[in-house]
Amino acid sequence: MEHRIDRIKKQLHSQSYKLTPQREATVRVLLENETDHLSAEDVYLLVKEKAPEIGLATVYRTLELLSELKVVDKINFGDGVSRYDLRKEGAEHFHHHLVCIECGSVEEIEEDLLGDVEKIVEGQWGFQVKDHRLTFHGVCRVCQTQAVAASANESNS
Amino acid sequence: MEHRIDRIKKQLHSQSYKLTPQREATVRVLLENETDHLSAEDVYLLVKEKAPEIGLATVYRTLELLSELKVVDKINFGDGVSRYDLRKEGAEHFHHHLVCIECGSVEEIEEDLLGDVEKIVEGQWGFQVKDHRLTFHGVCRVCQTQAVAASANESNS
DNA sequence: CAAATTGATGATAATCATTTTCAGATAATA
DNA sequence: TATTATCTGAAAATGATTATCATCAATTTG
Repeated sequence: MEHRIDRIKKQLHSQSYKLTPQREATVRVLLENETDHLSAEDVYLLVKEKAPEIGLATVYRTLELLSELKVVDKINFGDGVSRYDLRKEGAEHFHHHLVCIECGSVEEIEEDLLGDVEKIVEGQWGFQVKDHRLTFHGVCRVCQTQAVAASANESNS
Repeated sequence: MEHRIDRIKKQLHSQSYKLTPQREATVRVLLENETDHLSAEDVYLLVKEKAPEIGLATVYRTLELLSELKVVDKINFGDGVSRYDLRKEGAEHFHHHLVCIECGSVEEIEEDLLGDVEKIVEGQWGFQVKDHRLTFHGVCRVCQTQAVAASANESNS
């Protein structure tokens, strides 16, 4: 963890930004909740526990900055809020989401699903791919079993 | 075009919704601007040309309704606005976007890039895929050639 | 070291997209 | 026709995000 903070610190310095206490606190919250797809509000409330004097605007500014530095991905699942995910190191292209249309859960998968597909896009459309966003919408395992249980109940009644 | 409006009309009726004049005007705008990724505001302004009395709230309500009926896709490119794309018939799973990080242009491609990938997701994660959203971020053909031209200029000076 | 500059912060106000409210229209049904 | 449900426009309300601004801290300059 300290290692990753150090790296982010260097990345900030290289663009003459500083890792202020507020920024560090924000990054720590992101590191401690890596799989949670936090909104700015979420991050704000969590940071406040450790650093109560921080302002919401600072959290927004920090998240925006980290997003520009490609330290976090700013993503959007269609509810009205942006969510911020710390990028896994070296996993820029293996980060996809499974959004359940029943319960709204979001599972994250790390897998190179699109290596070949990107080559096709580059070849066929001459579009130089730097990044992609892939989200599947469907029914998660839990909701599938619940649906089975529900229909079983129905036929009993 | 009339054919597609008829189909949407039937789809609405099957759920006891009506194709009111306002809704029809909205659908026509979407049909006439199929490749444009219009925001609600965009649609509103275009509809107003033909039906000046329409209200913005009605446009939002109509787009939301069409989105629930899967007639349009509500998509999000990360700027603060939702955009609405009429679904091509039978092309539910072949609709992807190439977003240029230089000029912001959005190209649409119709191609079944993910048939196999969906099977992998279903098999490996037990997630029942109903739909997906795939967006590539990178540099479009135009911006690539401009970048080449710019660096040529630089070495001349 | 003191003064001046710069960047960062917190509080608050402003903005902007979207939703909700509500009273009045419109169409469907009994 | 009376009744009911649906739909509408205008305006207000909401909620996320951004801008403003005075202050603070760190850094540079003299």
